[in-house]
Amino acid sequence: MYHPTATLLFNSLASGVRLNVFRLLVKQGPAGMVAGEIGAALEVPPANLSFHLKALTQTQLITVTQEGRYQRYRANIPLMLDLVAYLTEECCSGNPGQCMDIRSGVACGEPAAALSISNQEKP
Amino acid sequence: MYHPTATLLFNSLASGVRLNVFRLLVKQGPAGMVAGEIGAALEVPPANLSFHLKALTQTQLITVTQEGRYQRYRANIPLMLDLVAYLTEECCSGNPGQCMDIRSGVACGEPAAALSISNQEKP
DNA sequence: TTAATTGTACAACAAATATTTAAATAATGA
DNA sequence: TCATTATTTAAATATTTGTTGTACAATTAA
Repeated sequence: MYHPTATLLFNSLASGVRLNVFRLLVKQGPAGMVAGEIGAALEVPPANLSFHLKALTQTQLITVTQEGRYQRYRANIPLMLDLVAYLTEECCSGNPGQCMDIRSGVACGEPAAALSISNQEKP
Repeated sequence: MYHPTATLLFNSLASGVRLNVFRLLVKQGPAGMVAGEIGAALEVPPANLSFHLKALTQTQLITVTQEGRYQRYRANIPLMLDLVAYLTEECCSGNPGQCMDIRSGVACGEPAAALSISNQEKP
């Protein structure tokens, strides 16, 4: 990922409102939510929400599709994961083993439990 | 992770200078770097670098220890991973299977292979 | 002690960002 | 067509942020 892109993406997530919106959409998955539902869930006034939705859309962290008079928003999960990869790549100069001992549990798109399963045992 | 904390952390990473500093320190791992080395590597004037190092230190994304007249900085990897977990948790309402098909490869501090093992077949 | 090095604190200016209110646009259904 | 609902746009204001220059504190070594 290009550095200025990553900066813009982190900037998108640096606002309390936008972070709440994005996490809500991540939780919804492919179903997404229309603007009104998001506003109701997070108690953000329409105009303010629109401002932040526009910002998130411009960075492509969320996508929007029209449904009649509604605008449906969805999280761009692959982009989120690219950003995470950019942040964490080359950990300890490509020797992540140096870092492993200080990591307890990590959720990277799934509950931490599911990951620890893959690290400990398989059902 | 507490929401305001996550906002502060993303804010820390939303500056180009700070993102470069943090990624550089992630790359260095436990060895860390002293302020002068960071400034030389990234070509940031001392006063400006100090400003951003302080911001990163206050959010605990990096730690600082004194070594004689030098200040050695290190990335706080566990906190970084907590933040990643906060961003990505509850993906698709805890049914990450819905998202898996759009995820190609993920570097989350460890090889993507370990993650895909837990995702490919789920009971 | 004196001088050199390293890094931080503070002040000042420039620039960007968030929020609210009010008005505008667009789709729906009686 | 007209009223209603959903959402965006625009304008105004308040708040925050980034950068630079200068001065200062602490450490090291001659």
